[in-house]
This record gives sequence, structure tokens and C-alpha cells, in this order.
Amino acid sequence: MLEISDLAQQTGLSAHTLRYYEKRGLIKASNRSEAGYRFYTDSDVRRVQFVKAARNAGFSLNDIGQLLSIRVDKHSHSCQEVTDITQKKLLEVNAKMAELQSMQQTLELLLASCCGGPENATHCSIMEALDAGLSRENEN
Amino acid sequence: MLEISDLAQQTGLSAHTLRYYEKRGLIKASNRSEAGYRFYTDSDVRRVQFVKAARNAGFSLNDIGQLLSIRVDKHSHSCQEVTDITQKKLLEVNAKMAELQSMQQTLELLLASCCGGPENATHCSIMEALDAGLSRENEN
DNA sequence: TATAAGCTTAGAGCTAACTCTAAGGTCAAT
DNA sequence: ATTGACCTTAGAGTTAGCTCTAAGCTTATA
Repeated sequence: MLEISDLAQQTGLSAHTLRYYEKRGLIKASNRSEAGYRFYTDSDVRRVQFVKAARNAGFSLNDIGQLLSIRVDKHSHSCQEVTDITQKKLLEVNAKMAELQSMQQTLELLLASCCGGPENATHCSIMEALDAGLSRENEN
Repeated sequence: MLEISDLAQQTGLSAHTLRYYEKRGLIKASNRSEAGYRFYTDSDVRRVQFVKAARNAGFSLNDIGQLLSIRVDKHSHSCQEVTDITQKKLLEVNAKMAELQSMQQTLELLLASCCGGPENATHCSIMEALDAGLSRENEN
């Protein structure tokens, strides 16, 4: 039986975060001491590690809530439900990536155009490009 | 002279957002009517367009505040200041991209491993992978 | 002149995921 | 019995960038 700080150490999450996850309904200590201290079992630890792995994969805490309810009753859920959640997340990640790639490209172009030297910015090509609206490519 | 809704239409930002930018100190209506209505000049429009272009490039409103203070007094600032801000932003974007790429890769692997069919999730390989902590590659 | 559309302000609410604080209880060691 | 480290809870604060509301003016049109 682990106390919350032990679980925190084992998972690399803070005790605060673990309590927060509990408040969100993601995890729960299997036992409590007389005084109300949380005690975690191995099964609790595995559940927290599942949450952590899902966070690393990019899932939101809401997504993880869904995944967890599938996890506790796999018989009542299909693989398709799991792939749907995963697919949806992948689309979000791809969208975000596209946005960032556009920014990255823009920033690289800006940097390539500017001398970056100590002279004053009167003719700075970055400022000029931003003034020109980034050459109307990036309009939405 | 444009009223705020005219400026909103010309820039694609909402009147709410324009007032918010003003509150943040990024923009300002050059004139006000007797009644207090904001009136914008062409120069105001260009400033807002600068802000919008910088947003598209990924700059935060704080960054944009700095860029704007350079913009109004280019003589007192160097190209280096501008490239420093830009470089810093590029590093942030790159870091975020790396994170997203890792997620993307993970999600793609997960999807490739799972049948996604209507059978129950008892042996779903996505669930198994998350249970296994994503094979300890992604630990931090 | 009355109605509707649009303007003003201050300030609250939203999202996501923490992060921290305050006030107090518990526990092991001295 | 007293530290000091840890635990509890409810609830507030943080970040970024909006987004919206309420209450009240103003302006153009019918």
C-alpha cells in the first residue's frame, strides 16, 4: 500500500496532480486509512501509469476518461470505439502540426531575410515583411 | 475614418478582439467622436494588420507588444533585437513541433496495431500498448 | 419620435491542466 | 510533549487569448 507521495514518486506526477486527477474522476485510491489518508494498490498504480501513457500520446483528460471506462469493462466496448478516439486525436494533432509548420516556415523565411546585425531597424526586412502582411500568402 | 465594426470587417478580427487588443496596449484608435466612439485612421489599420500578420507567424501578444514598440521607433532598435524575438519564437515552435511529432508517431503506431473492428476490446492492442506504458520509449 | 443597430465600459466567463494556498489533522521520532 | 514531515479539504490562482454580458449611450432610419 502506497501513500500519495509514494505514488507520486513512482509515477513522476505530483501529489497535487494525483488529487486533481481524482477530482476529475480519472483515478481513485482503493483504500483510505482511518484518518482519511489515501492508500494505493498495485492496480491503482497501473491505472495511473495508463493515464500517464495516454497523456504522453496526446490524449486530453476527457479522452482519457473515455479510455478508462473502456479499460475497466473491455467486454462492453469495441476496438472501433478505441480507434475512433485515437483517430480523432490524430486528426487534431495533424491540424495543430500543419499550423505549426506554417509558422515555422514563416519564421525561417523571416530569419533568412534579416541581417540580424546591430544596425538600426529602419530597413529591417522582418518588420517590412510583417508590415506587408507576410505577402498575403498566409491570409485566412 | 472607420468605426470599430468597419475595422473589424477590414481585418477579419472581431470588435471585441480589437477592444481587447487595445486593453492590452497593442492598438489604439487615433480619434474618438464626441460621444466616445472610436475612429480609426489608415495608419491604425496598418498597425492592426501588422498585429494580425505577427499572430499568423505565431508571435504571442507580448512578443507583438515588443515588435510594435520597435516598429514605432525603428531608429532606436537594431535588427538583432528583431531577430532575437523571432529566433526565440522559432525555438518554441520547433519544441512544440517535436512534441507533436512524437504524439503523431505514437498515435499512428497505435492505429496501425489495432483492428478497429466491432469486436470487443478485450484484446485491443491500443489498450494493451497504453497499459504497457507505450513500451517505455516515451518516458520522461 | 420611436425603434433598431451599433457604440461605450467594467468586468465576468471560458478552456485545459494544472498549481498552489490556507487551515487544520496525523504520525514517527525525539 | 513537541517538532517536522506529511496528510486532508475546499477553493483560489495561473496562463493565453479571447469571448461574452450587462447596463447604458448614440446614431441613422422610418
